[in-house]
Amino acid sequence: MTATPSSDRASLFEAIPDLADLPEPIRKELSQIFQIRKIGAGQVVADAGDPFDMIGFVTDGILRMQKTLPDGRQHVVGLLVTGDMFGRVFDGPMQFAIEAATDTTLCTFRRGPFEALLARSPELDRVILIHFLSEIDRTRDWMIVLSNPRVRGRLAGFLLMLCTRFRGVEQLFGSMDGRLTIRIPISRADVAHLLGARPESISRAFHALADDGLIDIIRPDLVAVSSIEDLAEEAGEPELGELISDELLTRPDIKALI
Amino acid sequence: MTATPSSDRASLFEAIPDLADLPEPIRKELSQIFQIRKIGAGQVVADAGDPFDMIGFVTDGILRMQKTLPDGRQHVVGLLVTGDMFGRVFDGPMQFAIEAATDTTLCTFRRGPFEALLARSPELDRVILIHFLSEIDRTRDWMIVLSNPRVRGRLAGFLLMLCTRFRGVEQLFGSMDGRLTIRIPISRADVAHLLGARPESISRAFHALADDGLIDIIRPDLVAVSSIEDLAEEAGEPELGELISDELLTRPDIKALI
DNA sequence: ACAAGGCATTGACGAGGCGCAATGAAGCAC
DNA sequence: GTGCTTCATTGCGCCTCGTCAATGCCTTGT
Repeated sequence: MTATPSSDRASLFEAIPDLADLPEPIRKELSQIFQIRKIGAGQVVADAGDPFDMIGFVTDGILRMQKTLPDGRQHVVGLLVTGDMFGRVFDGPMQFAIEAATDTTLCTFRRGPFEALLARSPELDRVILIHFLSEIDRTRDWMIVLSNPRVRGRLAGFLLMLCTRFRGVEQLFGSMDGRLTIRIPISRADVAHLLGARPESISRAFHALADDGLIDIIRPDLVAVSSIEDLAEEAGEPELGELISDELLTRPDIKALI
Repeated sequence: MTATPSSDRASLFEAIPDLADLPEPIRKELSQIFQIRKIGAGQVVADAGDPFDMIGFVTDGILRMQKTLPDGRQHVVGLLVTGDMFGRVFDGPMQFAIEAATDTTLCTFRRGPFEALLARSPELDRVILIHFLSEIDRTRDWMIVLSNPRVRGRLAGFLLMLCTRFRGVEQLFGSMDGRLTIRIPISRADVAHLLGARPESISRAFHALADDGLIDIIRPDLVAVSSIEDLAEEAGEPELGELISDELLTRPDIKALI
């Protein structure tokens, strides 16, 4: 076990505020047993079915969670961004593969020491528990987006999810000419799989939203949102639009992407 | 706090095997603080946004988790059956409403005492943690079903979910003339919302599957599955069919419904 | 019994999305 | 640079599914 540079230690607690709130002794123990891993875009962190003896936190970058179908295609079931956790504590193997969508920095723990620490620290245990609860809610939010009967509506919901869920993640989110910009961290094909559609339909839906003035497609992976409210309307969640709009457009810390 | 009849106590541990595996002192403490609630079909157990000061386990019956959309429609995001847990520990309000789909028996704990017990018992804590992990995986499985581009495929996946997920729940599952029968615990409209389609499309998809000989529609809420493998094929998960088929058809304890 | 309401089903029609194929556009190896 | 690969986009035919409407069944209340 090599010594952990203090800069790396800081990055863990910066990236995961919940952990930063823990008492100092726990933080110290955590920082003694974690390791930093740098992952290049496209690299596989864990395969479905792996015993995968790790617990990981994302400190920078974006990863895909995906299921490999019998015919070899990959099916995205979610994204991991800064602050997210992955891996399994106590029980079985991974159900889904994890692959880096961008260059990524992970903070990993070996399962044994981490579980031992969990057992000693009710505070840490509680943080982890609450984390999983939020994860369940988020996944159900995905379900609601997916259950929109129209591709346009699902895409609008997807963009809104990126706004709310990935708010504050620089790589995904910024502003431009006073409008929000969203970075789409996965390919059209992956969006299509995620939203239950074909890449062609997704492409058409993007341009349909653009033609109607709801978004501007700056690059295939970068869109500017002209009207969050209209987007929310399109997604079938009109109340969400005002919420996001009110909260985000007043934030001073949103920086331009590009 | 009234004394808990021993029959009720037994039902809790019968319904939730994970809890039965706990050490006797914990089981005793649990049984001292829980209450049995009988809920009639259609009754609301909790509304979204409620503080809802309860943790609940389902000992009998089926409940819907649903989100109320601004226009008043209800959107089903999942089902709860015997053995399932609901409610939030430690943090915020309910994100989704819970409503009984059939007459239901719940076993509930007040949040305070339950959390206190959680804090005292790492074993219980671990059971709950693992429970949430499986819940996340199940919700992601729903996502995969929902991301099937065709209504027929989504419906096939839905039926398979009922087979795997609700295996062993008498009310949902049985056999008839040597074939599996599945009870569909929600209306066509609810299935439609859940699967991102219209009730008419769901109805047509049911009868399309029936015309192709994959299922028989005995009643609107009861179907017999002729070929699990074909159903899995239709759902795009051919490997799942053999798994279920092998495991279920050999079980002696599957009883006929109706 | 009768009416009334809810739900499943069926029909007809048209928009929307899939499938295939072709064309651009961008990155990478050499 | 050239060729190659990967990805996004566009066109077009066909099938699916959303939409509106009507029918029938079952349950409930009176």
